Amino acid sequence: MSLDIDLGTTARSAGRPREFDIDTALDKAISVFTERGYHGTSISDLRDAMGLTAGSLYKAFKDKRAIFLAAFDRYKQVRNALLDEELAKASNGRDGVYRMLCFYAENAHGQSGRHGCMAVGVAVEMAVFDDEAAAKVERSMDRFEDTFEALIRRGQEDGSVSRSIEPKATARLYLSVVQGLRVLGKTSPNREETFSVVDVAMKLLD
Amino acid sequence: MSLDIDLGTTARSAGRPREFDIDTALDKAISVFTERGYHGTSISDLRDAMGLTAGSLYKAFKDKRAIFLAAFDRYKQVRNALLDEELAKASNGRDGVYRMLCFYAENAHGQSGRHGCMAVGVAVEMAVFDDEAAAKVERSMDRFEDTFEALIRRGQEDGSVSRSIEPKATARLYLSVVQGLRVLGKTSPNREETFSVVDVAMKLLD
DNA sequence: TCAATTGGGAAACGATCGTTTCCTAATATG
DNA sequence: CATATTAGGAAACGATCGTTTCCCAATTGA
Repeated sequence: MSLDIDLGTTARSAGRPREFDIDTALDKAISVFTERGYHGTSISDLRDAMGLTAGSLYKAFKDKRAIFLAAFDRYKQVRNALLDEELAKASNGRDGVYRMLCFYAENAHGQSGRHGCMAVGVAVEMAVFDDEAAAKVERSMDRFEDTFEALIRRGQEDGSVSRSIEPKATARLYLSVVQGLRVLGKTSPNREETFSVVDVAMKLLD
Repeated sequence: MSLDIDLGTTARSAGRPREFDIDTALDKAISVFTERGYHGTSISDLRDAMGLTAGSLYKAFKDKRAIFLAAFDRYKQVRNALLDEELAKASNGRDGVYRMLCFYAENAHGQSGRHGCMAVGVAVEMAVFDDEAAAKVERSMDRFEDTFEALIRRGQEDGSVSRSIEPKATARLYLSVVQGLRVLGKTSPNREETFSVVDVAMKLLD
C-alpha cells in the first residue's frame, strides 16, 4: 500500500520521480522570459531562476524553445483564469468592459508594468520568426477581442451600452488600448495616467 | 584644388576617409534591429545587412549597443520628419488627429506591420535593463503624446473638437491605441481591422 | 531482488557571441 | 616626400551560448 501523490490523470510512470513541480518552475521561467525576452534569457538565467541544473531542464524539456512555449502556455492559462474570475463579478456588460480594462490597467502600471507582459513580448520578439509562437499570441489576442465584443453585445442587450456603437470595431480598439498600455507601462508606469486612459475608453460605450 | 565632398559642418579630418555613408548603414541596422530585436541581432547580421566588415563597424561605433542607440536616434529622426510633413497638411485640429492616427495605422498593417516598430521593440526589450534606451523611448512617447494633446486643444479652439473632452487623458489614450496597433500588427496586420480602430478612436472627439 | 527506466548534476562539447589585433590602404599636414 | 592619422578587412581572441554526455540516485514492475 502506498500513497499515490500524483494528482494528475495518469499513473506515475517508471523511473526516478521528478523532484520539482513543473508549473512552479514554469512560473519562474515566465518571470525571467518576460523581463529579459527570449534571446536575452540564457539557459544559465533559467537554471538560476528555476533552481535547477541544466541537465534537469533538458530532461523535462526538449530545448530552450520548448521551455519558452510551455511557459507561455502556462502564462496564458493563469492570466485567463484570473480574468475569468474577475469577469464573473460583472453586473452587466458595461461593468464587464470596465472590469476588464481595469484588470489590465492594474497590471500595466507600477512594478508589474515595468516587468512587462509576456504576450506582448512574444508578439514583438518572436512572431516574425516563429510561426508557432505567432499563432499562440494571435489566438490569445483573438480571445481577448472576442471577450470584449461579447461584453459589449451583452451591454447593448441589458441597456448599459449604447446600441449605436459597433461591437467588433470597438472591441478591437479596446484590445489595442490594452496592449498599448502594456508598452507604455515599460517606460512610464504611472498609475493615474494609466487609469485615465481607462476612463476615456469607457466613454465609447455611451 | 580639391572638391570638398563633406557636406557636414566640420572640415574633413585627417586619415583615410570612410567609404560608406553612416546614415545609409544605420538605415539597414534599423531594419535588422527592428525585425530581430537587440539580442536577436548578431554583429554578423549587422555586418551582412550593412555591407561592412566587423572591423569597419567597430571603427565607426564603440560597440554593438552604440550601433543600436545610433540606429534608434536615426529611426526617431526619420519618423518624426515624416510625421511633421504629414501634420503640416492638417486643415484643423481634428484633421490633424486623424492624419496622425492614419499615419500609424498605415505602418501598423501589412508588411511594415509584421516588420514592427523599433520604438516598441526598444520599450519591450531594452527598457528594463538600459536606462539610456528607456529614457530615449520615453522621450519619444512623450513627444507623440504632446503632439496629440496640442492637436486636440487646437481642435477645441477651431471648433472641430468638442470642448467637453479632456485633452491630456484623450491624448494618452491615442498614444496607447497607436502603440497597441503596433503590437497587434506583428501577428494580425489586417488593413480593415487596423483602420476600423482609427474610426472608432475618432468618435472620442465628438 | 533484479532489470528497466527516469531524474539529478557536474563536466565537457562545438558553435557562435562581441570584440580586438594586425596589417595594408588612403587621406591630411608639414 | 615623410609622417601622422584613420579606414578596410581577415584572422584570431576569450567568453558564453545551447546542448549533450556520463555517472549516480531513485523509483517501478517482474
